[in-house]
Amino acid sequence: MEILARTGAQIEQMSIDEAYLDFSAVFSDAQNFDEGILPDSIKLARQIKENIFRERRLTATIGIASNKLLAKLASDFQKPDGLTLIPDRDKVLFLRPMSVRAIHGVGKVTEQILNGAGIQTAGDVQDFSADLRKLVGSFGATLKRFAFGEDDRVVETHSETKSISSEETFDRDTTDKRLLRDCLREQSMEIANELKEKKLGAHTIHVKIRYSNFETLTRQITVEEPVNEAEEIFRLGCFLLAREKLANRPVRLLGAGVSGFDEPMAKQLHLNLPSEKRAEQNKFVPPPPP
DNA sequence: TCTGGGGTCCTAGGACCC
DNA sequence: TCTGGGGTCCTAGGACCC
Repeated sequence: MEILARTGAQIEQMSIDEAYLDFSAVFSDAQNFDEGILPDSIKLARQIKENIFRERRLTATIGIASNKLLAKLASDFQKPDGLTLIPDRDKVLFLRPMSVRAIHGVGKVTEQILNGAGIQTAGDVQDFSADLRKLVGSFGATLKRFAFGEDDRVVETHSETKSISSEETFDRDTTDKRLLRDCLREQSMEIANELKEKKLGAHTIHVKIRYSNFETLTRQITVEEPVNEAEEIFRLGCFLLAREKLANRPVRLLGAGVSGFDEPMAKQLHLNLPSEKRAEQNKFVPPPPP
């Protein structure tokens, strides 16, 4: 990521080892993608791969195209140590033979649905004249555009956190209340630390339970006042588990999480309230620790 | 494949309000 | 007293991505 940052591109980091780079500002004088940007991007991509290898002894795979969807497909095309580009004029043909599963947003379930309607490839989606929404709901319009290589998703350089969570799968299913409590306490601390790091408070707390048959349940509660203390998250988590006796069967996985973060402005207002008033505002009275 | 962990987004029902 | 329509919020589950 450090090496990528030196390119001056707009960067959206997708995971620990993957990112989208937007060079349109770097190549702002270029007229169109195929003639203007593509040739220079190839030089740049080679340079990046060289730098990564020289400085970290790691190979990298790069896909170059005019949008995220195509760049990702290009990068999947040849791994490891690949460099693939998709000229804009070739995108429709490039996509035609690809399995629908390769299209961003099509997973196992959607693939089955599409296959059931006789749609196997992106080309089949291109040619499908009936209403895709009957098959995949609101994803229909996007799926159609993706199949033609059209994608207007922008490279987001900073996206705000929407949720924070922690979960753990046990070595063996457990009914040990002590173990579960300790686990939840630890997760609450991790979450609280991250909340404080990011200067956030959360209105919604959830717990997640998975049983030995993989059945997975979530329970959540929304509170008036944002929380960021481990003790509070732990207490609400215990409350949710106890309320519906979720831990009365052997548990394989336990998780906790928070969401519904406060707007920075609203948070300041809350913090500035006198403490008695704050207590009054809190409709939900947390139960005592178990 | 007998299934880890951290996320985002969508859907659908119900409560509640006007 | 019953009922229409629209909107928001909360909850739960699930598909999908990396």
